[in-house]
Amino acid sequence: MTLYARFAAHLDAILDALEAEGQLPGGLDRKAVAVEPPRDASHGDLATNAAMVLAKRAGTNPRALAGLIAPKLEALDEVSGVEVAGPGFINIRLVPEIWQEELRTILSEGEDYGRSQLGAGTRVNVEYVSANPTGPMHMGHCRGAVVGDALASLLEHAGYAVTREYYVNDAGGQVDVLARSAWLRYREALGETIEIPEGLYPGDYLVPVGQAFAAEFGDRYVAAPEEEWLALFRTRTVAAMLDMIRADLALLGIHHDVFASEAEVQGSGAADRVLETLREKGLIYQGVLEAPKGETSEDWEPVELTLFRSTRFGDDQDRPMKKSSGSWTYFGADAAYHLQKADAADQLINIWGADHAGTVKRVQAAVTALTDGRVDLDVKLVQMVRLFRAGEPIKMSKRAGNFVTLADVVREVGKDVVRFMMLTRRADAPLDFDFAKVVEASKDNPVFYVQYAHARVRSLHRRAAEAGVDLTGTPDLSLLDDEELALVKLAAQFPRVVESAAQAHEPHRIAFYLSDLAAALHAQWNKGNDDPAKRFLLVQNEKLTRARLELASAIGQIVRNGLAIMGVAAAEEMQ
RNA sequence: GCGCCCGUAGCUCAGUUGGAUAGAGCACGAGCCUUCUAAGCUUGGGGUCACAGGUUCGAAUCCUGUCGGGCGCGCCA
Repeated sequence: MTLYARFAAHLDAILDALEAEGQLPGGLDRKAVAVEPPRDASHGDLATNAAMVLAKRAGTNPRALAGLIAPKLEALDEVSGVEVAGPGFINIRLVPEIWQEELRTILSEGEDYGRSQLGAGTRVNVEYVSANPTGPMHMGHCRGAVVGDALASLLEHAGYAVTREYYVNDAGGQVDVLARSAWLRYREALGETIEIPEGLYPGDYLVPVGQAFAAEFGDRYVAAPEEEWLALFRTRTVAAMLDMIRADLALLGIHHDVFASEAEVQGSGAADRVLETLREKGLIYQGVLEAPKGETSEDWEPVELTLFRSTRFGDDQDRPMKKSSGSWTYFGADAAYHLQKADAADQLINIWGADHAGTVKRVQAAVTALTDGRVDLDVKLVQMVRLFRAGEPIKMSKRAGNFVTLADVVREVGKDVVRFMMLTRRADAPLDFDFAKVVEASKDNPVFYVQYAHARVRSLHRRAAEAGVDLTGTPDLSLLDDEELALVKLAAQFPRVVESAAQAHEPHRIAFYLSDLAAALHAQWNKGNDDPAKRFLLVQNEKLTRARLELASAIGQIVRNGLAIMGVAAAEEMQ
């Protein structure tokens, strides 16, 4: 039980007592009552809004009600002071022993500190990356990959049962294009001089695929009509691309539990069943959509399509499930795919590029319709990464094939830097990534600053060992002063940060929190420059050193736990 | 034309799901630091939270409208 939960319980008991005494009417809704650390540390350790929330319904005013609650809080052993402030906040100060105890808890729970049962085993499916299997991963995919993976890990820490999933778009026209591109490389491998026409994939990552085909098939398909080789080449090439993508993802430490195939969804009859289910619910009809507004396209012709009434669920227009050719639209298969996921989960989360924002509502509509509202789908939209090299933007052109691959970036700056940087902005805000800045050893670089904090703790312990500090016996944490306990208070917020980040589906909050914590540690450390008595390592005062080593260990532990959620390894020392 | 996302310090961005005097880093100003514990430290100025209404004890946060930016807008994926 966290400190905050414990005080929420204390407060609940106090409110019960006030009811019993007849000072407060019974049955008040306490849902909005919160016990939280105040923003401003000068307001104390904990604050509650109880008096403000309940006053009106209790027929009194906030400050009067606060005056009833405060003395009962003050009577608690753990509380050193209570004051009513502002419009009716009740600020609580805790005795130092509480924070000494919390420090011990951090150290004893170790890597489990910050884990929570918030999710209570709720099954969450996080679908992320899902890049088309037509080439290597590039930086455009990278951010979604990291955000999705960190979110999955965050949810696990918060007690959810998480499935990491990748949807393979192996059914559309572009995988045919891929197969044709590979076929050209196959002919090339057999000695032909080829030219890659506009519209096919020019990347030389298909060269080895063509060579493998040449080795396996000889010249069997060189002169054969497309029907004879297309399906074969498609399957094989997609498999090769997926191997490549998996290898790229592994460079970032990302491993999915499930790779779901769009072609399989279509071939299994799942899409047909979904269509029938929706039809039974009266959500399918044959109809003609209106021409798009705004830009007039000349080739638009009214065509009757099989439409899903997504407008019933807030979409702007109904959406086609099937093409006029009779094959499934991407959405048609996607609806079936989402039902497949929903069958094994209580919540769905998709990580998508922001350019897919327009398709969110139709898929949410399908999930709501197909699960009768049982399953919630949250779509996190991830904005672009703008690449720079020492301030100069790097231009990428997909058509020319000169995009920056994920593997290149990881090779240059390392997995940990990439992962951390991808989480230094809210997902839906654009992010600048400068190759020079992200490896800079300075305070301006959050990766460095956080890693440095951890390395500093490690270094401190190495120095302490070298100095022969006696580490036996129980450290006396009562030697820590208010400044030092302030560090513990910040560290103690970690479990709350994990829970709120998990609930908001926002892993970047961990990165921001760690930056704050690192800054606080560095600030405390720097005090030792002006005042040697404040240094962590004081050979002439072993007892105090011992207590401070415990403090440093605890901060290091929190940094490590936070980085673990982000999938970043903590540095033992800086190079 | 419509929908979604966004608009917070000169710049880049946070803001604990509606809390108190809106924060951090850069940049700018002023001191300190010639090594004590590894990449400097301390401190100051800087704001109509795009704008206008509304909801309530209380709004950067929720609702409505306006302005501005990004993305998208029949069968692509």
